[in-house]
Amino acid sequence: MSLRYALLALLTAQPMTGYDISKGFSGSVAHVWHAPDSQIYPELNRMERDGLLTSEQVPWGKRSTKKEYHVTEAGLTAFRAWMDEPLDIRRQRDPAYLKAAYLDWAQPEAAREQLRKQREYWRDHLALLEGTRAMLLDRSHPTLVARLSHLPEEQGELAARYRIHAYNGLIAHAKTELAWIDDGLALVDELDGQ
Amino acid sequence: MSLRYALLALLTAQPMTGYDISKGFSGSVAHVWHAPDSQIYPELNRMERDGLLTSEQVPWGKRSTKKEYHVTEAGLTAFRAWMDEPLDIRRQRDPAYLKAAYLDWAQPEAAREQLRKQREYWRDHLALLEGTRAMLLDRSHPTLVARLSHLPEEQGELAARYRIHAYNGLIAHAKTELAWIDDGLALVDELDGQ
DNA sequence: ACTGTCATGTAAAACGTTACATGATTCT
DNA sequence: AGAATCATGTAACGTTTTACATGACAGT
Repeated sequence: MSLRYALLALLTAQPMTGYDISKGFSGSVAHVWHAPDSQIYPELNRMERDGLLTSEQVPWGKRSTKKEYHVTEAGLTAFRAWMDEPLDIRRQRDPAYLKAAYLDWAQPEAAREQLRKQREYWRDHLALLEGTRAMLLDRSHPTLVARLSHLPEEQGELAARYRIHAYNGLIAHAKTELAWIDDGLALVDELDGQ
Repeated sequence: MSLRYALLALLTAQPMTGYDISKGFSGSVAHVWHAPDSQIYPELNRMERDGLLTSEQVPWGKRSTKKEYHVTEAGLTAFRAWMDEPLDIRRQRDPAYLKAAYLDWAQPEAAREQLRKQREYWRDHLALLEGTRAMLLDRSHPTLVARLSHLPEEQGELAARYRIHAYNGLIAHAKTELAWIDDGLALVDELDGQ
């Protein structure tokens, strides 16, 4: 059910089409809540059916149109209610830790290969996160800019500070993962050398 | 599909019943891969059907029996194959980060309350993880003991070292979360004071 | 004319959560 | 006798992934 609120969060910055969302997603909410197109479009339809969004047909090219979604009052209310609701904490379920715990069952070379892949993924991801945080810090991040344009100074400042805080957490997490993966690689080398 | 491998991992230590697993789970694999009973029993049945496990009826009390699952050769092969397979990295999808990013939409007191709850959860969780790591370090952890009893010295050492490594990662992760949550609480106080 | 990107989905399968259901055994 | 724990699931529902499907528009 969080996808719904991720979409609501994004649409409070500005009206968007499903396509805008599924692209713009990459640069912002996707870091926090990834979803493929095939989940986004149907969910937008359900949200409209439930009265959280309205859609407006906007001309696209000469003959065609696209559907731009706007958050309704009911949508805002639902979002605020969700934000005030206690968070349901989900248990850890990460195959990386599961595998790491049983690395004695893998071929050392396969183990190294996997750890290197993970390291690469987290490095790239970290770079993305740091890039996004930089844009938030200098207030050049597109979604934030859209939001600031229709918010009073002080409200905008709040929004920016909390977005940055979230990225601080994501970045700290990525760095912790990277350090742990490096430890894993060193451990494989140590234990394989015997 | 990882639940299957989590169960396989656990059953390589010793034969167990579904109940043993769903309890013993708490003290070991569950930290890495949580699952409720209602998912464990059917999966064990499917794994038996697929030839990864065999089950033995063991007497329980005077009239009753229970089903003890043993890993087959095919099960070991499947587990090793999975361990050598490249890991499919899953994208972040944590409602805590999503909420943190939009904390300007929550009532400050609701925000504080949620952060306190999260802090409590992670503190408890961290204590559990550190307790488990301590048992791994002094080789008193029950599942590890069972495993060491049928493994040559050197193999057992490998197993212990990798289990500990996994817990190091989980503990580092929990500490990072806690530090970030504290930052969040400080931030709410700062921004609410205006 | 062709390629890339904009635009919007459906369908099926896999995975996971929550609630319900039941009975035997062991301990006090 | 009653409570706690051992033991094993089913059913319904919701979420997520993966694969497939289609067509219009814009730039070269």
